[in-house]
Amino acid sequence: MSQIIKPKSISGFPEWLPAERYIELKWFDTIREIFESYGFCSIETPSVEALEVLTAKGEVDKEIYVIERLHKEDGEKEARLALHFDQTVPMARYVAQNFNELKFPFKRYQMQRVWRGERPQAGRFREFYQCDIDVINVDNLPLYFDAECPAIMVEILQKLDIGSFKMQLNNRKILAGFCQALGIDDFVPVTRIVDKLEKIGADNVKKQLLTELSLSDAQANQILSFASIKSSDDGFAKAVRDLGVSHPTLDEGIDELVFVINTLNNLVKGNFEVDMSIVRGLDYYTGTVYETRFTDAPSYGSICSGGRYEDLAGNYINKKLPGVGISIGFSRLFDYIRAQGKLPKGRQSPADMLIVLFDESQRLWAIDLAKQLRNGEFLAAGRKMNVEIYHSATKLKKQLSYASEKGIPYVVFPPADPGGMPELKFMDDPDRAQEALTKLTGF
RNA sequence: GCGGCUGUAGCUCAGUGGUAGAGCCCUCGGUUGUGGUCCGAGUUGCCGCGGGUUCGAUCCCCGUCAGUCGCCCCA
Repeated sequence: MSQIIKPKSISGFPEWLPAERYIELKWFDTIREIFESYGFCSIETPSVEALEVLTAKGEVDKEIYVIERLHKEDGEKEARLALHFDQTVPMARYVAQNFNELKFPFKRYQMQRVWRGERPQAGRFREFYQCDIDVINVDNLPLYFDAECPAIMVEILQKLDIGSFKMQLNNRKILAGFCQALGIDDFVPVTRIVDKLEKIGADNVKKQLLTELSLSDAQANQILSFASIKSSDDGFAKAVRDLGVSHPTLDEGIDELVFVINTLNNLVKGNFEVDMSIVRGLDYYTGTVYETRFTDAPSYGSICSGGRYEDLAGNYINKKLPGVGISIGFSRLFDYIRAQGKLPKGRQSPADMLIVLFDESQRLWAIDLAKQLRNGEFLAAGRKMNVEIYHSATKLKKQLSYASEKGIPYVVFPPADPGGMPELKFMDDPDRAQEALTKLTGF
């Protein structure tokens, strides 16, 4: 007897049951439709990139999966390939490589899996889907896109009906200028600490600013006052200026963010908040940054983040290509709603109808009917149906429970006598078959 | 990468120093062409893996692997 391998899923590599997958596909459809409704085109890049492409930015704090051939000979030379950990880096490579074929501003979306070798946790996977949009232009990119990208994402999140959430935004130039005005040259370490304000509280943030960065008490206090500023409109600008700190970069950041939040509030209603503590750890962001959390579970992590970068493709081409992009952490989002039991009830089967058989002699009739239903020839509305024929003329009880358990809403019974009309049964409510049929056909 | 907790049937879990149980699920049945309920019957386990203590370990000890939570980081 051969050894059986106990089947189990690998932690951090999510997979769903058919009914859940059914909903997941609906979500992908919704996202794709809205991306395209704003004129974003689709591209797909390979799962792997040359390792040097992924590590071109220098600091490699992302856990990268490297792939290798099992039968590679010792000492055999082979290009080092690795699974991409996001879609921004592959896109940058793609844009640089195809620069002459693309029309700018280049607006693309990408919905693919990415891989990170981190420790899995609730909402943190090692393989997951991201749905990205980015706009890239040559030399200069209009600030309008800093508002359009998040507006699209919020429209999607509203459409997906995920419950209460808030997208927070900021502009890194504001903190950068603020720090410089306070005499702090390197503001990046400050961002890491300030970013944790909501999580660890003001006292701990201050403590870390004092001990880890050796800031003065006055500097720490100023930064704390600054980081606590929030507003749902451009009111933050006055609050920041009232702190009495002045710097050209600071002013530039404020002006940009005022434009972005005002534009945003015209594009999509609600869900936005300017928050000076949102700065993002990633240091390639140079302007507007975004982060999105569930209102009732802020510590779950961001489900949609991104920002503007001055020049992302500089490693691959001798041109300046600024961009702005934002990404839905699809798997993180989907799994949260799934785990909360808030997913719409999916179906185990996409079949709309099951044709049952009382006798094998009815199979040819069933095959013919199924063909018509699939082609939309049978129903007046021309709607194409997904149709399954039960595989054997067994007990009706078995055939019906098959339909019931797979979530197939309609069952068709062969006519009592050849040439007669088939009977239609609506599984959810057998008494309302006719009504259901009306709904089905659109009449 | 660091720290806490947990590993027993497909799932959720109980249990005892003498090689194991419940519920759910699943399969079949309760006769002839209408599912979900109910009733009956039945299947299922290297008690994570390796070593140690012991006459004997699923239970105690050590290690290991896996899972999970927190930190770090991030979608």
